[in-house]
Amino acid sequence: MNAENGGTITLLIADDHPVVRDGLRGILEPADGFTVLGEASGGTEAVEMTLRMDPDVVLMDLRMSAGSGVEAIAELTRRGARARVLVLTTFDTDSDTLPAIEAGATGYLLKDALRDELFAAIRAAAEGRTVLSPAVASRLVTAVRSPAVPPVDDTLSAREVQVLEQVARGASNREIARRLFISEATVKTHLIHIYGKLDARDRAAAVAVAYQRGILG
Amino acid sequence: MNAENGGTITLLIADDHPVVRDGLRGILEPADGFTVLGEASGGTEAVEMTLRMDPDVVLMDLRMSAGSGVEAIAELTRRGARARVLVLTTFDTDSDTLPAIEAGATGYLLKDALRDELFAAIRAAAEGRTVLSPAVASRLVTAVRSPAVPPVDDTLSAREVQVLEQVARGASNREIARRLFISEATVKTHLIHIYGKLDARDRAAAVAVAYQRGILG
DNA sequence: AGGGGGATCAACCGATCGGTTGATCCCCCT
DNA sequence: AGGGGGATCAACCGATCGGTTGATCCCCCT
Repeated sequence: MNAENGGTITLLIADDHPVVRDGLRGILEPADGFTVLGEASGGTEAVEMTLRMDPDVVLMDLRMSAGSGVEAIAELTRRGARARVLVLTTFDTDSDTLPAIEAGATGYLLKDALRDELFAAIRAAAEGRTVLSPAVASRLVTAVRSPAVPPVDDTLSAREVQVLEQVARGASNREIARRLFISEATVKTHLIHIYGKLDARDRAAAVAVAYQRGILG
Repeated sequence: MNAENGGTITLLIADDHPVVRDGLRGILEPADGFTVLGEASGGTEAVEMTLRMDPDVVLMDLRMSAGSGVEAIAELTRRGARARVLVLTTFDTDSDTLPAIEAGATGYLLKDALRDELFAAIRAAAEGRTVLSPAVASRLVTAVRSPAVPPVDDTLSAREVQVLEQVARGASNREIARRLFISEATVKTHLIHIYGKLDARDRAAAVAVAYQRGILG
């Protein structure tokens, strides 16, 4: 963290809005312990400047016209840049929150953060500590608790419905295979998918759920 | 069949209606080969006279006031009487048809039978051959084809419904046993009864039928 | 007093099921 | 060009199921 350079933390500001860049520089330059090495107006430029100037921390906006923030972060990670990236955005509901963190961002802060919060976050990021705004933190926890959260598709495919119809008639897997001109292995595969989609433990429960949902009957 | 007694068939007429008795006697006496030994007006009397007079054939009405025809037939069978019993009734839908045959009647004829049909039936009965009116014959066949025909009770017992509810939830036999505080053997017994009543081959089919009949859901 | 039905239980056994692993092929979207 | 989803298949295996036989107990009706 370049602590040997007078104990100051070197920074790069990456944001495509001049007003924001100026605002950040205006806040950081007068403060003790921060040195702004430069400003980038796009992702691509941010990568180039970071590699060249080697700042301790990059303050990165995610929505930029010339190269997205997430791609820039990923590129820096890939290149093994020493700089920590602290994401600074307007929205905490941004769909890029998780991708940014996955790409390698050390922290994620909202632009409406208080001055002292910003200072603390930059120092934390410089030390490699993760800093997240409360809203982002809770979203992260939720995302981790229900991994991937692919909004599980409940809908049975046409083939699965055909299999289930046979099951409701009391057909064995072998009979279903014969009637649908497929192998028993395939029938079993369909059934396991059906159990998963209907949250059923066996064919009897699957038939019950199917009737309750109007899939059968 | 007393063939040695001049080749004639000896008869006893048992009917509580004098008019019927006279009518039968009037038909049979003039005919060749028949000898009416006597007339009885009730079941009890018919048994007593048959045992005493030993006719070849007894023409028996089923509905008599003094001792029913079916009981008289059963009594004669029990006593090992040589006489064949030819039932002669008004109704071919009589609920006593089958009981009469089961009791030992050799033939069953309607009173509106033609004269020649009656003669043929008596001769057949005298030889021990079964003679049935067409309607009675078809009823017999039906009865034999669907033995006992106990109008199968489709209704699931309360316990069976409880078991089926568990099945619909995906419970295994073991789980059902635990939840209902019975053994797995009992669960299986209930299930087999359920399959029979619902005409289902397995638990899945049973659940389907139950939903269609409104037993579940 | 006997018969039928419901509920209960045991023991046995072949058949089927549910789950797992690993794979191929095709289609569609990005 | 790669990824995801649907459909297809094989092989393996422990668990469960369905069926059979035989039995007991209780209640209700005749």
